[in-house]
Amino acid sequence: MSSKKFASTTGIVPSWFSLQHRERERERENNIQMGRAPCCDKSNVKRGPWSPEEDAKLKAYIDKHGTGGNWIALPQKIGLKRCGKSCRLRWLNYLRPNIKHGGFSEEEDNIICSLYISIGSRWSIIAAQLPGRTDNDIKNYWNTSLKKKLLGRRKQSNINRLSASSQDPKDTNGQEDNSVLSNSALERIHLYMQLQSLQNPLSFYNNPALWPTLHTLQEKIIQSLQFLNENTTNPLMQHIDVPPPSSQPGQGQKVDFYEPPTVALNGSNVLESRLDGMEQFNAKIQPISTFQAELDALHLLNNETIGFPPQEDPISEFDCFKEMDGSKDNMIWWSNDFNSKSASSNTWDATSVLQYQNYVSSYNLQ
DNA sequence: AAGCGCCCCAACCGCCGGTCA
DNA sequence: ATGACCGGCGGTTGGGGCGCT
Repeated sequence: MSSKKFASTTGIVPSWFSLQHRERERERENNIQMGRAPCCDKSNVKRGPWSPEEDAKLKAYIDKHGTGGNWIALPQKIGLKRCGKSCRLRWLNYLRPNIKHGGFSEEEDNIICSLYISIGSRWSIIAAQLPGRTDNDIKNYWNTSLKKKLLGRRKQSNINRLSASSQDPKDTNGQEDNSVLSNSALERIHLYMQLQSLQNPLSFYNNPALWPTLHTLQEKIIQSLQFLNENTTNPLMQHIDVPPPSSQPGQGQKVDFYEPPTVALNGSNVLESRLDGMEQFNAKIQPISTFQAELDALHLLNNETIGFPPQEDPISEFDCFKEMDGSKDNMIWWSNDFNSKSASSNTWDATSVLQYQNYVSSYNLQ
């Protein structure tokens, strides 16, 4: 069990209890005086790892009385010198019954991967699809293991480089740029591109026969996109001339537009059985336009083409799949599923339509 | 054996949205 | 309508473990 460190640790004063944290705390207290109310009396609560005694106290009380609907008041009731938030976290992530730690299955990997690509780092939503898993666990697992499995170390370094440059809040003119890409979006772009490339040359994206029937609006949008680039017939992977602000026609930079993989969510066998609560799911997630906006921002921010450097063989980049148990078959399951299913269903969901609406409006097509 | 650096993950933080007075 | 309070969330931190040199 991976709780070895903190769960069994007693009496060790962690760093966040000392020096730097005290200074930060003082700063925070100053801020609090300017307005924001504290969630608890920081000077009077214990912080750091939980002792077995504290765990026992908390567990015993909640087993008997429940949380009582008020985490803030709970620690005082049971004589714990802890912040209510800390109690809640300890309970949800560690003490709660039926919590699983570590040992993620391949199926869980697939679900996490699909959902991450589709909705990003909405860990609570992802955790809701994996019984016994906490958002914190999944987040940690993603950040420490799964991401590396999927992206590979080499790719990861590329992403870091790319995100480092794109996250520079000042452009070359020293002007602020608010449309900074999130690491999450970059990771999702890379993940998606890797999976997409595996489909070549007979992929859904390169095979018009597999494209679904479009609504009138969708057709219109596609036509608009094709108008922008007559050399490309695949609406899901456009090469678009993006005119720089106040530029002359024809001076735009050529970029690749990759369709975000939201639709894959609906095509997954595994997910279909698990996403019964999609109403609440959809109600909670932001429209995919966030992701689209980030993609668009990437196009506008970077002169470089999104994707693998031309000198790199895309397939050779997939050493990350060799790290997966079995083969890369393990990871292309969902995209294959999507391809066949979306082709057979002949429909696009509302999100897909929205993506194109956002896309078109973002480029202000006339 | 010792030093170093990377990895893992529990626990923290600030922010945000919902609720209620 | 407004502000306080609270729960929930995603991002970040850093100690300890562990493998490599």
